Amino acid sequence: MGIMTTKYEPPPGRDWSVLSKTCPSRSSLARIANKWTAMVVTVLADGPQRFGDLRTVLEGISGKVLTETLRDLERDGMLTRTAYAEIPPRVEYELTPLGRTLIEPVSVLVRWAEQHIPEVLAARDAYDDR
Amino acid sequence: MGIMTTKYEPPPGRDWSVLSKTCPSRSSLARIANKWTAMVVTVLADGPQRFGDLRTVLEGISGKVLTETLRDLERDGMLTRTAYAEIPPRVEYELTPLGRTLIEPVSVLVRWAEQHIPEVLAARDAYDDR
DNA sequence: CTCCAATACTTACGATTAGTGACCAATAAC
DNA sequence: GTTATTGGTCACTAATCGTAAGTATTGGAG
Repeated sequence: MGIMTTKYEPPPGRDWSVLSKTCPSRSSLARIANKWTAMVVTVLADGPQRFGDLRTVLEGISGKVLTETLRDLERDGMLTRTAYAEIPPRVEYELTPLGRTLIEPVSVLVRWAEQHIPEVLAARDAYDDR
Repeated sequence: MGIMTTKYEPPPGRDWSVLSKTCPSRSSLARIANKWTAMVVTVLADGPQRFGDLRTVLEGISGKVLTETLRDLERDGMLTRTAYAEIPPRVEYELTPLGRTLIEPVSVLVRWAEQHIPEVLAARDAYDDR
């Protein structure tokens, strides 16, 4: 356990809520409500992937940002990192059971973004023309 | 219409996907996969709210960031801003029909964050202790 | 032996964004 | 005149994002 063990209980009288500044779910929300996280989970939903493959399929992500995203997701227990002692190195990332429970929430969000392109772009045009 | 009217069609042979660097859904995903956006949508799901009330209930958000978040959501057609010519001023924000379609995706994400607090915190402790 | 390729990172740096605290405008109540 | 109220803006600092270059390892080409 860490030096300071965190209590998992809400303040008396009410449940935890992301609206509460001190609720641990806030940092979780910040982690999962993130475009790269959503994209990584989307790709890993199909099975384990190597670092380089992730980088290729997540068009536009840099190595540094991908590394950081994966590390944070690993820390929060959403994926595992497996390094094989080969040359050149091979590292595989795979969703944990906890990470797999994220597939549905994330896919709902991604589907929304993909399905509402026309409305959003039209709204933007209208706003910018005022 | 804007000076440059955007085409809403995917490249030939494949559908739009958030994984594509040039897909418009990417900017939408970046907008909605955001903690403040998720929290604003959560609160406005219950009906229109004034700026100050939003600021109070979204514990910890600064005025500047709330203004920016609301402006961006307004631009993307997800909410409306109504200013009443009173002293002191009163401004109300309300989800549009498009914005209301976001309630479900966002609430799924928020629920995930609130329900998986113990697993995430335990994973973090374990990771930090290695 | 030297040079290069391959992979998964690091590191240094500049750019972008988030967040803070002070200030403003208008008026009604005191 | 002074104060309180509300929804901002502005200037500034801190944090984060993203880019380009470098590192380590070793098998293979020449």
